[in-house]
Amino acid sequence: MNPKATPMFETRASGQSSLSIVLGLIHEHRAITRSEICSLTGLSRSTVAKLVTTLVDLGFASDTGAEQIDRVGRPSMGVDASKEMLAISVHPEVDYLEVKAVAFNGTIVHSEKRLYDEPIGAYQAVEDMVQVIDDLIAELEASGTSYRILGIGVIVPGQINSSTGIVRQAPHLQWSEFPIRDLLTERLSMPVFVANDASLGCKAEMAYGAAKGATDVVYMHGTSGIGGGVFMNGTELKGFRGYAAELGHMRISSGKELDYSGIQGTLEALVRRDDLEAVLGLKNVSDEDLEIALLNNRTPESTALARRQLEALGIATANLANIFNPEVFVLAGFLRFLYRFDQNYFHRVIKKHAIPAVLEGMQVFVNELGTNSLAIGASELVFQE
Amino acid sequence: MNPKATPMFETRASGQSSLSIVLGLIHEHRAITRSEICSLTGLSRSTVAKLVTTLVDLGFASDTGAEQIDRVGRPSMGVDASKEMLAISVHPEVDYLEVKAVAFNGTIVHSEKRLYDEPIGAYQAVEDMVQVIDDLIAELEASGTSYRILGIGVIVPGQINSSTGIVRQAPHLQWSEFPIRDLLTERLSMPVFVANDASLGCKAEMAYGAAKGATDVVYMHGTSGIGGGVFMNGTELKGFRGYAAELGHMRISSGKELDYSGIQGTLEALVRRDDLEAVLGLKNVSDEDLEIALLNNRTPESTALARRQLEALGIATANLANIFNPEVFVLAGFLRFLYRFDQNYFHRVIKKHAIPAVLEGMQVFVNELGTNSLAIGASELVFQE
DNA sequence: CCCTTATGTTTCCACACGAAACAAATAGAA
DNA sequence: TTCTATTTGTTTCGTGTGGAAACATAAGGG
Repeated sequence: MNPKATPMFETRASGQSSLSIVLGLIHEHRAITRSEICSLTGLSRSTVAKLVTTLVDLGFASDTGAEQIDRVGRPSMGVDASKEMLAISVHPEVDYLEVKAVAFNGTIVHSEKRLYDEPIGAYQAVEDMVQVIDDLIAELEASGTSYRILGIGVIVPGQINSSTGIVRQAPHLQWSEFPIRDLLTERLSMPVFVANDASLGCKAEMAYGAAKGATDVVYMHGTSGIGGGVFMNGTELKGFRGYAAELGHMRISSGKELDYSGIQGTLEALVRRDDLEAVLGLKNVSDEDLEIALLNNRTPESTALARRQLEALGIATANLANIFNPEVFVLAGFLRFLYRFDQNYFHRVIKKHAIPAVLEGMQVFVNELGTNSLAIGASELVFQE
Repeated sequence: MNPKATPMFETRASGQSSLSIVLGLIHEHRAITRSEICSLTGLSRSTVAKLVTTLVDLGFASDTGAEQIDRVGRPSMGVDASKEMLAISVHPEVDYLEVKAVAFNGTIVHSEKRLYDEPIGAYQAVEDMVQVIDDLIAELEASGTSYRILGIGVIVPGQINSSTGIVRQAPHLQWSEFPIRDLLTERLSMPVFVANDASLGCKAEMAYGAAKGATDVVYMHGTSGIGGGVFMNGTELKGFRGYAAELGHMRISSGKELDYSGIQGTLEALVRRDDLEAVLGLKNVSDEDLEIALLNNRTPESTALARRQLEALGIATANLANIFNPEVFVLAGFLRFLYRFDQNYFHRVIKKHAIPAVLEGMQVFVNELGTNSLAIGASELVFQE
């Protein structure tokens, strides 16, 4: 008999088996041929054949006929990612709750948004989530297609411990110490995964957006505050308790401006969406409208403000470049058009404050994915079982 | 036939095989029993037996007799890490060159230091390294013990691309764009590994020092400048080109003080060893002497300066805590006694500037390992083949 | 002197993957 | 049209890693 104790690490530490690597390729490409899998993974044709058939048997993929008819040689057989394996993304925000069903091949099968007039509490939000998801499941079952739901991915706009699934603090929702994962798991009897919104946005941009193919990415998302996501060497920076990448709270100035957490001179205190709206005489407008107003109605006041904010953002970016030496820097939310307001100035600030070595080959992009970015990130969370 | 192409990732992505996991355990514990290996890895007794015998055959370990005779049951057989497998660490500095031979069981077998009156160039340094190492090899061969040298680990006080082995910039040595790894590999026909000094110090503290057992560690080393090393989830933060963790260049103030790279308001510009020496009326003293002077001869001026520096260090630490959410923070070099000068004040500053969540469970330590810390880190580099 | 307990040892066995030989499906040349 | 080169799918077999189970061995305790 074998004691088995509690192993420090898995024997097959493999990170991932060949099976899941192939599954990941199918998921990433949506449609791929067997021979492409061979060359991408280095696995032999015999192995790939076995793996693909087991994946088809499991329902994650479907065999398609022969593909491309332009090259010499026997045409390779195609494999499609399943349209029936689903992940459900759940996104609670201050004034709405959005639920989407994302298929394994990336298509959004269903999307639903419930609006709120006034903020609802955490427990009421869970009630609503369960109700919307139950309705969704019923609807999917009635649709005739034999969908299978693999799990739920919850997008939380706040600090979250991803291993315990407890929301530590979500300032805008006014949730704190809320064990959302356990509550949802209990009510839905389904695997539930929870993550920070910026982290999921970063994940999605890396899989299908601006940072596609990059392994070392720093992502900053500006909504009311500034959230961050960091992936290094392809894996997410989570930190000890899962609260890493709070980039908005970096202190870069000796000034006395306070941010939402009452801390002085931080990035979040210096780069504020509210201030941009105010200088343009706007209030509570959408990102699209604010972008148009900022870029087209340039006044001396708005230019001065945008410059000040760009300088702060540039200093923060330079700091992060020195710290992470990323390959790609992604700016999302209102940072997207703040950057576009004067890219050259932003790059000049970075060049002034960063070490030359870390800027070599570093690229700055704005986010490419639109409204479905977070839902796709949340589905990735589920599909990475 | 199999195309083989260029695989994106290794088939056996396994990170590491069971064999190297067991090897790592033997290395880490210096002496361990077979049954301990079983419970730590979760491997079966039969497998452990096979792996250990192959490691003994390869010369990495030696079987010792039965151990401990106090518990019921058949006593487990011990395994010792080899005393004959060596890594050679090479440490070029402004005024010296230090070469040590570190055995697989962690003992320093040989140590040699060559002093310089004036800085020597990069090429001359390589000449000296080759000469010292050749002498060392001859001496080891003459010693009778059948040593085997596995490789060279070079400790570079500067920015280094660890994948290409090129020193990008070493300000104090005044090296730049210097392909030290290739030059040494050619001259010594042995595997050569190169890494930043702070990164190696961090590695050593994690293996045997203050951060033992921790997986998420931020390390800051103060010499003339401030270098950094970061490990997240047990793996080093290297970044895209390998220049990550330049923590000393983080800008935290709007002030105009310049650091060694001519950047304003950075940590390195605000926390300076030179200034501490100056306020105490000293110049070019050792760390030990400076520590004694600082802690024992407190004047109003030295207290004010130390406080100012501690505040800057605290802000930087808080920023890094927000960014990384580390488990352990290690302060080395002169930061060690700057911290000891007024720990409470330092912790107050951190508490003021960091998010409460990231401070939960975070510990601040000073380095534990002394003079051999870097050599041990460099040997780890070699032994992780 | 047996019994219990913890370990080492040996003999299979399962599984993942690769190599090689063969079959099949294409484009282009004869 | 037929043949050839090329590429891929398929099948068979071998190898290496690791585990389960049965057995052997060395302690302590009654």
